[in-house]
Amino acid sequence: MAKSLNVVGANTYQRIKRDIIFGDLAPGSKLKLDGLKERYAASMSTLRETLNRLASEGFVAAQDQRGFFVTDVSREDLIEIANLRVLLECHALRLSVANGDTDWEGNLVAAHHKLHLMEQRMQSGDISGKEDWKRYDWEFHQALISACGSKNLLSLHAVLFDKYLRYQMLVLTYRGTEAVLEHKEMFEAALARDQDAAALALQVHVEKGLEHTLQAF
Amino acid sequence: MAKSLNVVGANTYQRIKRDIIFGDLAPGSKLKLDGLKERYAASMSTLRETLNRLASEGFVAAQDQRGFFVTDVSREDLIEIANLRVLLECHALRLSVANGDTDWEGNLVAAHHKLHLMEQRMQSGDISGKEDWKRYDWEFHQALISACGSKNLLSLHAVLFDKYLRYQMLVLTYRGTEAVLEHKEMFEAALARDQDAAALALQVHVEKGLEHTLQAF
DNA sequence: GATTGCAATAATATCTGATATTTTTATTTT
DNA sequence: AAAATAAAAATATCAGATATTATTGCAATC
Repeated sequence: MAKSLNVVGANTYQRIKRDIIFGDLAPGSKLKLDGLKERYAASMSTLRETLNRLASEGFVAAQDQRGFFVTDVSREDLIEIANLRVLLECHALRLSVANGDTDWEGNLVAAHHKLHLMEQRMQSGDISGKEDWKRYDWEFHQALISACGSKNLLSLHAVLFDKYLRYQMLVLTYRGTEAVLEHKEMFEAALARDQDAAALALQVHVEKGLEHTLQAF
Repeated sequence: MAKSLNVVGANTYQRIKRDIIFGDLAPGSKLKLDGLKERYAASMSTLRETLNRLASEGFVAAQDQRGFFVTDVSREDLIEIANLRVLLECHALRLSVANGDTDWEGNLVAAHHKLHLMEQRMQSGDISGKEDWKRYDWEFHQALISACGSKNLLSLHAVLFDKYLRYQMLVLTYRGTEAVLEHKEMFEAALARDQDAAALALQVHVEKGLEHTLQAF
């Protein structure tokens, strides 16, 4: 997981990653050290550390003597990411539903509530808060699986989620009503401790999202 | 995946990772920059890049202003790793068995053959070649799932495999005959294109290995 | 006009060394 | 022995240097 690590390093890490996910750094584009140095006000050493980290996570690709590039996107990659997300997140969800305690429930209720509020705002066409929406969506999905009991699983999932998110941000269209209902379904199934229903709802949710994103790609 | 990237960097990356996996750098031990500088004959910059990468993969832990440590081991972590490996590798195996072509089969036969030769040598108590055995074991498992069609899946699996391997190397006892049979079972089920049987054999293989390793832990 | 060859330029990978800040260790005081 | 403080070590970050490798631009050739 992203540690705070050190002030400058952690900061540039988060900012570059954010810029990749939100498309401010376009897929495939070259990451020139000098350019980044200016843009993020960090030294070359710090930048290279950051880029190595992002390369290891797959947001950046390092080429043998040619520096760093924003990882490219493709339909195949998107499909792989979505499938892996289904595999890991459904698995985690089942475990979480089976093990979650009262705190987990409380946290989940809160997360869903906040997401729901945001969704209502988005439905009225106001796409300005996409960054906030992203955060609430993430927190909701995170809340769902947080009781799975495997740190390793959660950390793998976090990376996948962000990769998937990048594709969503790329096409920049909001799926609206459907997604809202799907979230509600997952939420209710989880609270009812119905593993199968919850996992199924999640699978449908991701797969519908995949279709939608593929279409706009 | 491990790119060749650049000469010095890629080299130190591989050597440090190897030393962690094979226990030459003990779990929890401090990774002092000065020490590493001598040991791996690389500059601080290069080392920090390497350590950041390894931290991102989870072989190293970075603490806020206190440097880097070899990631600690624990029973819980081992169990998590094994479970994730089952989840990912079984999934990949099914896909691979479904999609594998003639080349895949050929490669698999070769990999199994080489592994089997090595296993016979190991069974006579000769543990000296553990590094080679490790490689053949890796190549066999890799060959099994190589036709799964998902680069993302393969690359996640590779990291998990190495983490699991570290625990095996830590306890340093070879499971012998049983594992040989399990490998054979997987191999034959895969060739027979029996997804269920192959996945089951793999699951048993990993879970037996987990028990064995836990016992010796 | 397109292609090859080569020089000029730019960029990368790596190293050394410096500084401010923070940890750790050692020493002294209570 | 515990707390406070001083000294030493280590980290995070930066700037700048060098060798090597890519890229670009232009001339020579076909």
